[in-house]
Amino acid sequence: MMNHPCADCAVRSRALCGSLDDAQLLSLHRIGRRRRLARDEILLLAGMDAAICGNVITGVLQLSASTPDGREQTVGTLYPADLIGRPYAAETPFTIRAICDSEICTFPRYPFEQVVEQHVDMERQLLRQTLAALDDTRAQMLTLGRRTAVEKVAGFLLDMVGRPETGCSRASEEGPITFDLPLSRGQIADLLGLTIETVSRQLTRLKIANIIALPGVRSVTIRNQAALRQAAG
Amino acid sequence: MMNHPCADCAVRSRALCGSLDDAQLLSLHRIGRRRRLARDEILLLAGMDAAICGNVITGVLQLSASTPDGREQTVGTLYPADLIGRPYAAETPFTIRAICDSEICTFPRYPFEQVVEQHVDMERQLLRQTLAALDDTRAQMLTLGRRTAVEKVAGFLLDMVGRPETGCSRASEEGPITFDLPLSRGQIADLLGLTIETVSRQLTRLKIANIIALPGVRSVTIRNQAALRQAAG
DNA sequence: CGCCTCGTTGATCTCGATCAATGTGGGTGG
DNA sequence: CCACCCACATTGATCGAGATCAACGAGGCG
Repeated sequence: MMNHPCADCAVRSRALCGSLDDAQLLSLHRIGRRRRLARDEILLLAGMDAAICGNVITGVLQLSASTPDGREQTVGTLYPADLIGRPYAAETPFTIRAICDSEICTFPRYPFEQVVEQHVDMERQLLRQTLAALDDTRAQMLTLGRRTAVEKVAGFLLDMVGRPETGCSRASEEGPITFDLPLSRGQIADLLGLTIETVSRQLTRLKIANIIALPGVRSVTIRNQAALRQAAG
Repeated sequence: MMNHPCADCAVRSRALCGSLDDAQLLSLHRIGRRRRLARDEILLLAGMDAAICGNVITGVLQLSASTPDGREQTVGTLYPADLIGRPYAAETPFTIRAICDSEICTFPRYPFEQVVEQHVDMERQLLRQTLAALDDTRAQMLTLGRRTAVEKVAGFLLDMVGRPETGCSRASEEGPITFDLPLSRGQIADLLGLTIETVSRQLTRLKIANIIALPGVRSVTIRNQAALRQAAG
C-alpha cells in the first residue's frame, strides 16, 4: 500500500479532514495544495474575493480589520488545525497574515464547501469550531471594551503561558516559566487595542514589580504567576 | 387539516426551523415552548448550565460579559430568527437578557441538538448563521479597540437606521429619518465600550452640529446622513 | 562598522472617565 | 388633575490613563 500524502500531516486528527477516511481524504487532497507562508506574508487582503479555504498545519495566522485611515485591530488568531478563510462568503471580511513562518493546506473555496456539505461529520466539526471561535471572540470583546492596559497585557501573557503550541515555549513546569513571544510589540498592541508604547510600558511595569522578567526582547519569564493573575483581574 | 401551531410564527421562514416540513416541525414543537420575556428580564446568567436553546421570535436580546468587579460589555445582539443559547457547551458563556419585551421559542438543549443533527439543512443553516455572527462580532472588535467615541456613536446610529426590525423605526424614506432607539444610554454605553456620560455628550455634540436631532429621549432624527457617515469614519 | 528595525523611555497632551449637580418625563398616589 | 417621585438623561468640572510626539538604545544583518 502506498503512503498516503496526508499521512504525515501534523493536524490530521484535529482538523476538519480528520473525519474523512483515506479514500475521501485522497480525493480532497487532489484539489488542495500545501504551501508555506513566510512570517508577515499576507494570504488574503480584506475585501478580496474569498477564493480559498483551508487549514493551518503549523505556525500562527492572524485576522485583522482596519479603518480607512490605517488604524488596525487584530480580530482573531488561527492556530494549527483552525479553519482558514470564510466559507459561503464572496469576500474575505478580514486580512489573513502569517505572524510566523507557517504551513497551510488550501483548497478552492467552492469545492471545499462541496466536500464539507457531503460529509456530515466534517460539517458538524466545522460548526463546533465556529461556535467555539465565536465564544472566544466575544470574550475578547470584554477585554477590548472594558479592561485596562495592565489587565490586557497581563491577561495576554497568561494566554501565552497556556498555549505552548504557539511560541517556542520552553516551559519548565514548576517555578518560573520562560517562553518566547511569537508576536512583536506592535502585534501585541494590535491584538489588545493599545499602542506599542503602552504595551512596552506595561511590560516594564510588570518587570519592575518583579512579576515577570524580560531576558530577551521576545522572551518572557513569569516569576510570580499568582501576581500576574491578579494583575489580569 | 388542523392549524399548525407554528403557522403564525413570524420568523418561521427565516429561523432554523424553516427547513423542516410540517410533520418534523410538529415533533420539534412538542419539546419546545414559547415564552415571553419582559424588558430587562434575564434568560440565562453567564456560567449557568446551558440548559436551553431556541430562537428569538420578536424583540431583541443581548449577550453580555462582565469582569468580577462589575464592568460590563455587550458582546452580541440577538434579533428575530437568531439562535438563542450555546449548543454543545455545558455552560452559557454569556448572560442573555431581553432588552425589550420579547417572545422566544425555547427547547431543552440536548433534544434541540439531536434535532439539528438529524436535519442536515438545519445544521447547515446554523453553520451559516454562526459564521455570519462571527464576522459581525469581529467587525465590532475594530470598533471597540480602535474607534473614537464619536465614531462609535455615529456608527451605532447608522446601524440602527439600517435595522427597522429593531425599534419602532418610523423611517420616512427620503429626507430626515426619525426612529426610536430600543436601547437606553447605559445599554448603548455597554455596547460601545463607553460610559453613559460619553454617549450622551457625543449625541448632543452631533445634535449641535445639526447632524441629528433628539425629539424625545429615546428618539433620534437623522438630519444629515452623509455627515453622520463621515463622523462614523 | 554602520545602518535599520524594533523596543524602551521620557515629556506632554487629550480623550474619555469620574465625580457631582441639575434637568426631565412618565408613572403613582393623594 | 396635579404633585411628587424616581429612574434616566444631560451638563459641568476635574482627573487620569493611555495616546502622541520625540529622543535614545540595542540587537541583527549586510
